[in-house]
Amino acid sequence: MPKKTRQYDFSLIEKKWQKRWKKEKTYEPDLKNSKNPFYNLMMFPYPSAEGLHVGNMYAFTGSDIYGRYKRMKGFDVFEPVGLDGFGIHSENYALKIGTHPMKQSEISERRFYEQLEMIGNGFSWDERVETYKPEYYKWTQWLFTEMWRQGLAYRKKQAVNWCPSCKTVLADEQVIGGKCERCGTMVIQKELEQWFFRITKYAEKLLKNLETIDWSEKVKIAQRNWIGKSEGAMVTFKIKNRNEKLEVFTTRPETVFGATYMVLAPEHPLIESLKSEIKNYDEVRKYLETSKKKTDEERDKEKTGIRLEGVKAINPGTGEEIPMFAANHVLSGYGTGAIMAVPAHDERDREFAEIFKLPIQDVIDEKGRIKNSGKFDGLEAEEAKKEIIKHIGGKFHTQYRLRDWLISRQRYWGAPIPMIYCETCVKAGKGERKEMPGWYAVSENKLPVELPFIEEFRPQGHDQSPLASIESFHDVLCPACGSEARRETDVSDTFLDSAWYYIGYLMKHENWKWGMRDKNTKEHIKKWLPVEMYIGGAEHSVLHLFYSRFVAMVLKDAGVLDVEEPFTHFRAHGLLIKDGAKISKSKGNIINPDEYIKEFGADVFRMYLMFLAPFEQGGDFRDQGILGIDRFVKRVYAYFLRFKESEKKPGEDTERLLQQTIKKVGEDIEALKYNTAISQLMILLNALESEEASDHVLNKEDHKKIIKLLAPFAPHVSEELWEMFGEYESVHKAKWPEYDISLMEETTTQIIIQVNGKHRVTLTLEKGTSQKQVEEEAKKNQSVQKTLDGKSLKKVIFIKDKLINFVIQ
RNA sequence: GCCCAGAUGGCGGAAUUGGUAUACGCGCACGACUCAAAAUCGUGUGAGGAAACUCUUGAGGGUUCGAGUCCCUCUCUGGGCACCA
Repeated sequence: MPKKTRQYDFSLIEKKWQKRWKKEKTYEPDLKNSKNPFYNLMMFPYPSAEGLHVGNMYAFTGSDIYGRYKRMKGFDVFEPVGLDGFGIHSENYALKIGTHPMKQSEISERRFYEQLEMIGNGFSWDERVETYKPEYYKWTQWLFTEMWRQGLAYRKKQAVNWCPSCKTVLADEQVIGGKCERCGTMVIQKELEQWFFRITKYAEKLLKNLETIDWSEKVKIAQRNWIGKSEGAMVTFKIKNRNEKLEVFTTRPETVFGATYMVLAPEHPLIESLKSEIKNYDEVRKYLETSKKKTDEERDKEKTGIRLEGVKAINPGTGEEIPMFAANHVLSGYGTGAIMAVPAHDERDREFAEIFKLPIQDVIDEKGRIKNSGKFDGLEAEEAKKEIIKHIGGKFHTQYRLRDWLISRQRYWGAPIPMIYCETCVKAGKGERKEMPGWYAVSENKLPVELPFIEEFRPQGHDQSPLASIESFHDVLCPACGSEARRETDVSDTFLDSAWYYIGYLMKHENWKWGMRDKNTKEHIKKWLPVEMYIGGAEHSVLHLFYSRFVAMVLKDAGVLDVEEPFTHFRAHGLLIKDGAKISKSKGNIINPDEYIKEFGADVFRMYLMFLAPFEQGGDFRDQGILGIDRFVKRVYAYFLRFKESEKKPGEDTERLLQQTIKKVGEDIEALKYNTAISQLMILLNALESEEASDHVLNKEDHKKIIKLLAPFAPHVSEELWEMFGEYESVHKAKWPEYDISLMEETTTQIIIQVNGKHRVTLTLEKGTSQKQVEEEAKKNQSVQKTLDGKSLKKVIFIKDKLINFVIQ
């Protein structure tokens, strides 16, 4: 790390102001009576690693600058923070260092809040929440029971993702490229009964509402792709000599005459029911068994499959008998788990057909018209779609790629799923929901179901949470019949904790006195939601940001929220890079924010992070670069220290530059272009320093404006300067300066003189100079004269106050 | 394979509607201060050329009076999805 270049005592100044802000509750808005609320949210960190990551600080600083700016623009900014401390990530960390998660959470909490204080953000401290506190997870559990009540939580046995290292199931969204989102281990498939949330019910709304919210486009695209809507048709194929049918989903029903074979996923139930018909069943079974064991990656390589000898399907278009196959490239979880294969018009079907030497029937000509399809020949594809579906008795169908959210985890460190299962009720056919006899949700007045302290908290690996071996936890009485019953022992996915934390902050304000449905909570919700600006990482595109939208929609339907979309604006910040790689421990390029803050101060460090590149792009962290900001802050401080009121008048240029700076800094903050806002402040300082030697100087009021412009970026030093300028109320509550257009206007303008589009000279002329005069002036110039000399002038392009271009032969 | 973002000096990056390419900062060089160094301050800094001037925004083509910016083709880098029928 480079060494700082200055002796001004930032540590004293920073501590002084952090203490005073906290004491005076500078950043606590009046949640109840606010007239102009602005909810400025940042993604709360999970305290798993050794401390606050520089990536956290990067994100938080960017969000804080925006919040501070909005506060100065007159909004009551609510900028809360908390800890997302429940879940596998924190538990894995506790396991690694050999501390109990309950103990570790206390240690991490202290450490994180200390660090969060040091970075100098305008946090609303009073409302901080921790997801692992019973008063918080009471409402995580309540949310689960609400899902249950709305018929959105259900249990189902199916092949699910299982991480062998974390020893738990995972949701589809938490499998990144076939690997566990937390530990990077290859995920395998296991057939298990698990709890799911019916997020697919909201698929269309989740998709459609994307058009109504202002989010970083790449996040919207990721969500759109994840939902994966396709329009097509369901088509039924009869099985020859059997009563059975096979339904398939296709996006191209018009090609049904070209379907020359069928393929079933290995898990498809029809294979089992056709068992007696399939002549090579032993062989088939062997194929199914090996393919089920294979991981997705192994399945990837080459197309394999096996013919179901002796069974045939009937093509509903041609009436022809076509062969059937089982193959693992057909996924059981999408559509009906079976396809009609049209090798002439689908690349994958062709590849498979070539391996198995199957016929290829072309049904669309070069002009996109139907052929070889009987009476439909000659129709355009779109029209044929309708006609053919009608003819074969299919029906239009919209299919989504999205699958339900697998919510249970076989781990310890999470919110216990608040459900009870009663065998006695099952026998009697009783239960809260008909389709799930024996299951009861824990009622609100019995929440939270507290997570007990247990010594043996390690994941067990036999498909059950460690809580399954704690009798005192799982032995309960049935809430309906009073017989001995069993509590659910799985915990819920961490992403459920974080899906509603922005409401948690509002509830914490009243110290959890009021429930989610209480009218006092509702008032806060009504006043403060939706979140006006949410800044965070794009890696949460189809995780937290997706789940949160779903949960908000459910809460809207439950009458808790008035809005469907919790975050009207979301901006994804970029990634910090160092030495050409993403910052990570394995790359050995870790940046410890504490060390930099200790050496340079929070103001300098946060300003450097914002200066190195556009915030939404992310940037390249270079140690040496911080010296530039270090010098700048030092020069600012020294300059203001030197300032004395005097009779001197400001220079016109400097006055204009100040107005331009006010305009640019404000606009750049709005656009999150903090790097160019900072450059502009540097340009201004450079000008001010050169003016010191002249007879001109800006007055005190103008200097105060400059302190305000600096305040969002360097909150401590600007507060100190503000006080030095005789102010008592915090600069962060001062009114953002306005710029005066009349002071920005110049009487002269720079006119670019081009010949054939090539820049020759620049002339400074009066604004509004006519084309004729500009031409004359330009022709006086030697360089221009020389190039024009002896050539015939073809054309002159003139743009007033800007440019003249002589086009010559 | 598909989708998204990007490629500009030695480096991080600027550049409104298509109109002075390289703002701001780092680094470097020289100078001042100093016994000296660091820090600080000043000057310079895209390439070639003595200069006039020429060339220069990943490569190639196009549109235009004029292209870093618009269009087409390609290369590379980063990120996401990945047999989704």
